[in-house]
Amino acid sequence: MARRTKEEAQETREQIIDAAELVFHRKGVARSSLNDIAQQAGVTRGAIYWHFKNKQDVFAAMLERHRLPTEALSQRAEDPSESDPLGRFRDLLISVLQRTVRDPGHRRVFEILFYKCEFTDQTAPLMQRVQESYLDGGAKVRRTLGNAIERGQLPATLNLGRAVTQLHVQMTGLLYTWLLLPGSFDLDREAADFVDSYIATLRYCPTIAGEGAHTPPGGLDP
Amino acid sequence: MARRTKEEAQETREQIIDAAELVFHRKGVARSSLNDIAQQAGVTRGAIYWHFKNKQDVFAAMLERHRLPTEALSQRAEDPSESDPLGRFRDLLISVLQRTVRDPGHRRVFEILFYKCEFTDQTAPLMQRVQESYLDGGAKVRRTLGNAIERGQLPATLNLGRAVTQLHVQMTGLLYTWLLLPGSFDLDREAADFVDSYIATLRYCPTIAGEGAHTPPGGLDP
DNA sequence: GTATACATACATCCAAGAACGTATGTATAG
DNA sequence: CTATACATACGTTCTTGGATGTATGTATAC
Repeated sequence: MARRTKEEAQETREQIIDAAELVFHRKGVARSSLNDIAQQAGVTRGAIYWHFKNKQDVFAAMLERHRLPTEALSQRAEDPSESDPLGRFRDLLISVLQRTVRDPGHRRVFEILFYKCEFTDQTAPLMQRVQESYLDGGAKVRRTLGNAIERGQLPATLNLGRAVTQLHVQMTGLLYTWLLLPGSFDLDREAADFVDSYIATLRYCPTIAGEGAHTPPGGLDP
Repeated sequence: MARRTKEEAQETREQIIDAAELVFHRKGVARSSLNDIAQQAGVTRGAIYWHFKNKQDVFAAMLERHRLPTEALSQRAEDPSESDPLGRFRDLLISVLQRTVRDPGHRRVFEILFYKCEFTDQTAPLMQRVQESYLDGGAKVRRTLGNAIERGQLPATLNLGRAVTQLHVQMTGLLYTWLLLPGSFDLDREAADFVDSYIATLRYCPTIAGEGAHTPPGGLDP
């Protein structure tokens, strides 16, 4: 085998990333050798070194390929002209959760990120990428919740910072917990309930919604 | 150097675990060699192989040393004769969060578990250990919440299974998120607020507290 | 009390394999 | 013809597990 067309070369690159995803998921990133990935992809290490600098570069490419479709989703919710921003937001959150359950590739990448890779000084740029992803997401969420307040869907006294933090907590916690023990609850079926529970917290929990706003009759403190 | 007393040997063992904790945290578990750990501990690899079977055994010992004090804490809350089980429970949760912020060793172990180790088929027993830890914790929480219902501190209609899941989600999410971006919020100061927010959810959120119980005047659905 | 016998607690040394990065070969697309 | 898209071959570096050496603690016999 030798030189192929540009399209075929691009295909090879994708195959390598596919293979890396499978091998990383099976053996963990550290214990996966480039030879393992090459074998899984049906090429030799030479091909990998042609397309990528090293294993970390393959890993980064895998994350990048996964990040783009996810970020595209979040664009819809933060449109200021959307008349039901909270509804769009709710749909988005539910779809992320259900997609993780239903799409094996999506799920694999999350499992790799949570359980099958190590972030160290060596992989600092990757850690930064994940952190930026969190911060970017936080900014988007902040805008979306701001729109929801404008439309009267959330109390004006909402503690935005805490609402964003609590969203990260809830989504990260849900995915981490379910991926650890997929049998402990039915995430696909209960996704909407968990999201609605979060939204209810934004409206009625005094430490997030703001003191005095919409407090239920019984009071909230012990 | 040669044979030392039993006490000194035990000290050496602890030093090795201390060293492993530091090295694992600095380089990640996979990239840490037994030589790295030995150097950090001021011994040779021979000493490590005397006390432990291999690197994974060191890792397991590190987790074990960390698990015991944490489990001891949770015993207090689930005593049926406790008159304020929910209060004890609240104290426990807050202390776990604040301990993670304040105790560097505690924090290091969590950071290693979340970000600096890989769970694979190879390390299946460790993964199982973590899973069992979750399940055991869930059972304890279930008993504690049951006591709180007995005492009228939580609604009798409480969906216990979801309450336990939501607790795992909340605590795991909080620790994971804060350890990823310690600057994004002040966990030490806000720990009580987050815990109270969770408890409020148990009381007033219809998808967890049970339909119809304590629903605030505005209703909860969009 | 002390000599003996053995277990303990390491240090040192060695052989083997794995994985990496690079250098080089090669056939084909452009 | 030349750059491309790989395959192949090679040398080097780490790490591991175990084998071996050794000096001391400790229990027992006398």
